[in-house]
Amino acid sequence: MSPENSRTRIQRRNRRAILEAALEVFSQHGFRGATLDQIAAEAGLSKPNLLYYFPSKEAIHETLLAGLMETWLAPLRMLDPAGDPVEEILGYVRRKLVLSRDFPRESRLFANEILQGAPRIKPSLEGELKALVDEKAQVIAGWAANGRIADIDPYHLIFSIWALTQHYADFDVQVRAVLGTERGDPFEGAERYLVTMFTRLLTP
Amino acid sequence: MSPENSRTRIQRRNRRAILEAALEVFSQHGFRGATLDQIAAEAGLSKPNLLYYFPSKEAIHETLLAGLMETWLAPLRMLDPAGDPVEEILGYVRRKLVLSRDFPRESRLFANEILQGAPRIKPSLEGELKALVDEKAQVIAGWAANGRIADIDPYHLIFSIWALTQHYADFDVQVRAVLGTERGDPFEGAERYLVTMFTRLLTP
DNA sequence: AAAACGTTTGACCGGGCGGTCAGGATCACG
DNA sequence: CGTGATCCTGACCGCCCGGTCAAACGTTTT
Repeated sequence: MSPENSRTRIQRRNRRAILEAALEVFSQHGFRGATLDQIAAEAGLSKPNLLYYFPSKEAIHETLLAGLMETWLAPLRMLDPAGDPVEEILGYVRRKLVLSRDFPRESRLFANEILQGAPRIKPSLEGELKALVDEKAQVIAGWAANGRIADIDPYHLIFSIWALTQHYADFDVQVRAVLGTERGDPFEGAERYLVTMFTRLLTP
Repeated sequence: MSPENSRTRIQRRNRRAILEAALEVFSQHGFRGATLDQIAAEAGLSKPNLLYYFPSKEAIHETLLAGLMETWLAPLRMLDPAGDPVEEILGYVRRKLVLSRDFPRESRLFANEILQGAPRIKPSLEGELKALVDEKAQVIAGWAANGRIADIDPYHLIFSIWALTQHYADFDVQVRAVLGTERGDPFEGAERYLVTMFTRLLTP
């Protein structure tokens, strides 16, 4: 019996509402800047009721981060060593950009955690994340060595994909302020630009 | 008589210490997550003494942001329409990367403000920043139209320079966690990578 | 219907928050 | 040295923070 099944309807509904509200607040103000009252108000619950579902502020934050890490790694996991090198990397770029467009709050939550020195997920970064990046970096290095893509540092290539895609979620306000209202959806322009950029960079 | 001259030695020393300490604390925890006690302790002053030099927490934060905006825009201002296009853009990339390496706390302070929706500097973004980017984007668009650089969206080109350089300051912890301790200084690798990337992207 | 269980709340707690204030210490300068 | 301006501090304020608890309210089960 999964923990999801062992909960009543009400529990599922309220836990969802709390995590949704907490995501909104934590992603905007960071852990210390967020307050339980704010989260409770956003979720439409009283503060004591909120603490009936989660034992502490920490616990809510940890639950959010834990769920996030997998979503975060998934697009890189899908990079297929057997696929066409340029298309595989472009696919990864597109998947990350879609994540930024559809889950900007999750991206900002993650950014906040890293900005604060990653006190709660440093082990994950040095463990899971590093392992996965090491693995995929070797795949990319192999492609470069075989001349199937241009010669490039695979680690910084991956960093640049993170930086470029997350920028459109984390710095959304700035991007929109600079582009103004007319110049169309930032994400459409971003996709065209990124495909062009990485194609020129990688094509041997 | 400038305000700098109208202050005593002690005032200059203590205001410096406060702003330095506040930069440390605000850049790590954001505005709401930072506390005056923390800043006072970091600066080696008592809290009431801190409030003798600045009227409020807000005022300290505003002073930091105001000083920051100019430093931030300067590297783009220096982009010379009369220079060699590729070299001009590479120079801009290098200047921004140096800023990330030498002033990571300033970069994180800025990132925190944007993440929170830029409540205090939105006017600056829509005014000064937008104006400067519009101006330089036209310069770059001109270069592209004349075939002196490859055809590219100038706005997203500028965004990509911001994203890539700031990433190494803002996400420093993550970059170092992935690279491990041996693989050398991230910033040296970053410079080589970015020069290669933008050269391939821009050379017609 | 009533026992049993799950859910919600108002009142409350100690502590830390941003900020104030009266007065004491220290300094620059005649 | 004196004295006025500048600098600094301990004690304090009202408020909001994360969290607790007993009691009341709903719902489900028997």
